[in-house]
Amino acid sequence: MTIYDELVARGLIAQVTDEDEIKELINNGKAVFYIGFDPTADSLHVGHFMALCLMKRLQMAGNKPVALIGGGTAMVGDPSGRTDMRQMMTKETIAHNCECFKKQMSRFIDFSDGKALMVNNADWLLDLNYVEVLREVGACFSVNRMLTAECYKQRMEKGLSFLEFNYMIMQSYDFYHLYQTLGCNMQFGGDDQWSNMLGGTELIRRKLGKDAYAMTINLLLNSEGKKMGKTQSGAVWLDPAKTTPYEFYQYWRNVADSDVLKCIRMLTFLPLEQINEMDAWEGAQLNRAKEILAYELTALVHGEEEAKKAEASAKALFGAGTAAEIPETELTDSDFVDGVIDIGSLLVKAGLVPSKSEARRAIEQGGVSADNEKITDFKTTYTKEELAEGKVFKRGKKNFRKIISK
RNA sequence: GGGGGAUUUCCCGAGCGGCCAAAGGGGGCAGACUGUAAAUCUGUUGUCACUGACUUCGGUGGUCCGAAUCCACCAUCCCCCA
Repeated sequence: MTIYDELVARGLIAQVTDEDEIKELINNGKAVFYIGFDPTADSLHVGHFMALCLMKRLQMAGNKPVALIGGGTAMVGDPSGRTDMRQMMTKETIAHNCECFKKQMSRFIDFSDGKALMVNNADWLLDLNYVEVLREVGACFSVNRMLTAECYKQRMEKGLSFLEFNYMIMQSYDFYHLYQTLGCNMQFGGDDQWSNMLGGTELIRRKLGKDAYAMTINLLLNSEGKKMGKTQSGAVWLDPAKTTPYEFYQYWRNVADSDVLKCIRMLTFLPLEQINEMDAWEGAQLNRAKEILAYELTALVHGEEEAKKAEASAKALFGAGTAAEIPETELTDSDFVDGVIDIGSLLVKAGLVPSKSEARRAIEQGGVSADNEKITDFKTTYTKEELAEGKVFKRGKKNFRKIISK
């Protein structure tokens, strides 16, 4: 099976500019392609992970990936898929984020011996001369055309600043630049990047009279059509300090039935034959599929060892396993008042609830337990000795924390 | 530049000068049911010293016994005209 066919089979490909050409290029390892990542946070998240996987798959097929960090474009902000303007980031934040991205990426992609490259568009965008760009590049864009682009449409109602309007031009310029300097002939990106990417191929055609190609991958949407990788408390990060391996595991362990197979197919590196067998699974059997998904992804992102730990913890807490790794919170003397700590403060301290009021509600509704014994009284207190060995506190079914006093 | 409108709790969106911690919906959380799923039903959803108190309705001042509601100024956004 060719790499292109595999991408199709995994449901990754959304749109392509020229299918035959692209097949020819990537199946034969002749593509030098780039994917852009805007450093909008200090860690990559699940959305980026898809793109990284794609890079990896293509790299394994002999193509050369170029990871572009948008240190320059982040100064502008991509309006695609947003209904409001992005908050402007300071140069310092952007630089910091770029560094974080670099570190994380190098864990997934092999950058040794020039097998892959990493560039930062700040290096060429920041020194551009306004009037020169207008004359050289601006002349190639039609505002009328740009306005009909999907990514601007939803902003036509809420308002679009000139700053953001220029994002497409910046991104197009990137492609043009990479084409000339690195021979980069292809760009990949999320489906929401389609118009920005076409801007680049168009620019290359106009300025150089050459063909370059673009391909978008399907965004990871759940069955309700919402982007996956978001939780109530924000994105699911790849940085273990921001989303622990256990939380990461749980996120995938809890995906909806209707989304499991899609996720396995799009995100994991499991062979397609195996995935196709799972296709027939249904009902409670899907639970097994979720375990596989969660394990595979955690292993990819955090390593086998962390994945095993996360899996063991999950099994211990939800099933009847032995106590395994549970996130712990240590209490010190200052947490005890008159030798005791009340349950409300304890839960807040453990991070199981955001406030004491929440703690009270949770208890009143029967959602809190300590070592599997339901707590019914908000006035319950614990002494230092009682917690010396540690107790596992639970809020709801899925939130655990071991509390131990020093 | 001129004219008009808006700004409410996580989001949308009601809100008469006192009965407003503020309707309703969404979302979240908890409980029941389950498969750590979905659907459904129930409860809950500002904080704390919780039958009470305190802090919230873009910002700052003011009127009033009393303001999310009235006035002034400022800020931001939208619409129409240029």
